[in-house]
Amino acid sequence: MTSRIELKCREKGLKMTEQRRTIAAVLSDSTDHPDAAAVYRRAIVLDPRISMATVYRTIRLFEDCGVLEKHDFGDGRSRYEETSEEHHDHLIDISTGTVIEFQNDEIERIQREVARQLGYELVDHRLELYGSRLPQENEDSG
Amino acid sequence: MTSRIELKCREKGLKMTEQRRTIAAVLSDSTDHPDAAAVYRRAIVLDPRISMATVYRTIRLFEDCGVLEKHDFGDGRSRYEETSEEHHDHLIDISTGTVIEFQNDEIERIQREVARQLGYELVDHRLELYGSRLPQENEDSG
DNA sequence: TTATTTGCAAACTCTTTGCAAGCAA
DNA sequence: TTGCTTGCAAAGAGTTTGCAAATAA
Repeated sequence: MTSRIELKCREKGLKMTEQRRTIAAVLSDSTDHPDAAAVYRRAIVLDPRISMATVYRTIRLFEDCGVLEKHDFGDGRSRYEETSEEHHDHLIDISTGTVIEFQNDEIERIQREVARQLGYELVDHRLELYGSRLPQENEDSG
Repeated sequence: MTSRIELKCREKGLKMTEQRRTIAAVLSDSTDHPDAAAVYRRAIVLDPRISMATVYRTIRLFEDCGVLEKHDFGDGRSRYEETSEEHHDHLIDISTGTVIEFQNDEIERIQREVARQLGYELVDHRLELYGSRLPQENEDSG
């Protein structure tokens, strides 16, 4: 019953309360990119004692110690996902809001290059593609 | 005394009040990416009658008719810039907040390609690079 | 004239915080 | 035990909105 995120937190020496364990579990089990309200909704199912304030405080804590990443897909609230080994960017389906993750080394490379040409070292970036589903074709499914 | 944005608005048949003309002028003259509060501050210098509510309503109006673009650089408030012919992306200096605009056709191309491979038509995208200034070198200045 | 637009203040959404009570180590 | 964490409710930031007065066309 120890979630992936809980393990990472323990490794970092964080004090683990029941609330934190629950929120860690919710986030470890999420395959989407929930906002704070969604995390709260999922958490109170497991433990009704949890408050919204604790969700926000815990999310911030997890973010600060690097086990959680914050994203902003432009709808006014922040969304979160467990930090993964592999960097990836996001494609958002504009009609359903579905978020698809992808990787592209070439884009990463050109970004660094562009930054350097402008006299900067690339520290971070944010790439989001917004798209609408194409009619079915012979594409790699997945 | 007719700003670029005012002209575009007239072409689109918008009713032009003094407040709208003033806000249009402020935005046409801005070379940075002001948030609503900054637009308000600059506007009341030209016409103290303008209210924050009108700034927000006008910004929204301009956005809806396509003469203004909204950006979110992750600091909690929206920033705006006049819509330009040429698409560009942004590099944000993480120590000063300075925003540098750039274009890169290769990135644009790969983005469309990535989207298509995932079964989507690219409708929009958002690319922001966050960087820190490199020590001076022999770079193209500008 | 008349449908739109404005200023004001109140409301709203998302997020943060002060404080006393509760709990992990 | 004791300092960190929690729940609650109130406060904050940024943005939107209802309403009566003002105004562009």
